[in-house]
Amino acid sequence: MSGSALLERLRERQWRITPQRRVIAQALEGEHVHLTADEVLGMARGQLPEVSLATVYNTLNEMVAMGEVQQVDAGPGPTRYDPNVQLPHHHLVCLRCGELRDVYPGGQDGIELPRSQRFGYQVVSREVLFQGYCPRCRSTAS
Amino acid sequence: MSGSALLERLRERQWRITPQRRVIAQALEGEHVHLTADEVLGMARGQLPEVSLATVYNTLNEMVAMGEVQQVDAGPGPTRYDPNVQLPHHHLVCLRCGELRDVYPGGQDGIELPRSQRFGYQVVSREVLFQGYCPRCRSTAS
DNA sequence: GTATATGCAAAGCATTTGCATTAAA
DNA sequence: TTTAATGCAAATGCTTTGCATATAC
Repeated sequence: MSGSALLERLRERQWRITPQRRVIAQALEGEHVHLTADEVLGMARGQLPEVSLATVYNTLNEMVAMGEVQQVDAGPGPTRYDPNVQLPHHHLVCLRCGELRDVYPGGQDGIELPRSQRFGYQVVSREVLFQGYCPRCRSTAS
Repeated sequence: MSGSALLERLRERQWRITPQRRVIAQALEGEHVHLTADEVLGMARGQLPEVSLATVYNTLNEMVAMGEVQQVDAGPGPTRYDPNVQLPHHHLVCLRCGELRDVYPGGQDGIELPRSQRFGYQVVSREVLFQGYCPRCRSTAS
């Protein structure tokens, strides 16, 4: 793992770095990170109390538009943000508690849509979401 | 294709059939149907003007809970509802206009998560979403 | 007859937006 | 200095909920 991969990448893009953007990017550092906007706000405020939720949303949306962060909608509840865009991966979500994990497909990293099923679309990405029950939820009374 | 597959299935489940539920189920009949709650409301009102949006939502949620309708969240905008739960399939969405299609994976119908990547989860389903640009949007000035 | 569905209107969340202020480059 | 980001608060859009009334079985 690298010290500050996301922030580095943003710098390389000549992105204007403000204190707010820095703490937001730092909140997203790491692996298996899937925070909601509110959670990002909480972490960012730990470093910089005056950050606003609007700025968190604006910033996350820009990072998504740049392709540096991936938006993950896995069922009900707020969108989560995943900074792990370097390594292609899929997601595994618990239908009961919502816990979300990155998973790495075995072998050839996944599905290709046959030309006959593309209907003239130019396919640019794909998302795979596995749904199930995590160990904790499997063992807990329903 | 069958005349009224969804409604039949609901009857078989001993589901209480009201005029509202009937017209809502009828709105969802067919293939390549991916309506939003509002669109379902519009169609249902064509047959029964006094249907309410709350009932549409309640009814769709129940159908989803029964597994007779699949909820599809493909990007921004309202959730869409897909009655095609008999044949396993994936979705292909246009990132510009939102058009959504059913696609059928070739060969072995898709991805299996290797045990080493299941992390103790009991996997019950998976969703695959291909994203791209439809023919119309590809040829239109951005 | 009784349990359940409906409609309405209000509430709930997540997210976006307008605009005056502030700060980065 | 100039262009762009911020914070606030209000607005938006989708979805859910409470409750009195109506209805399927």
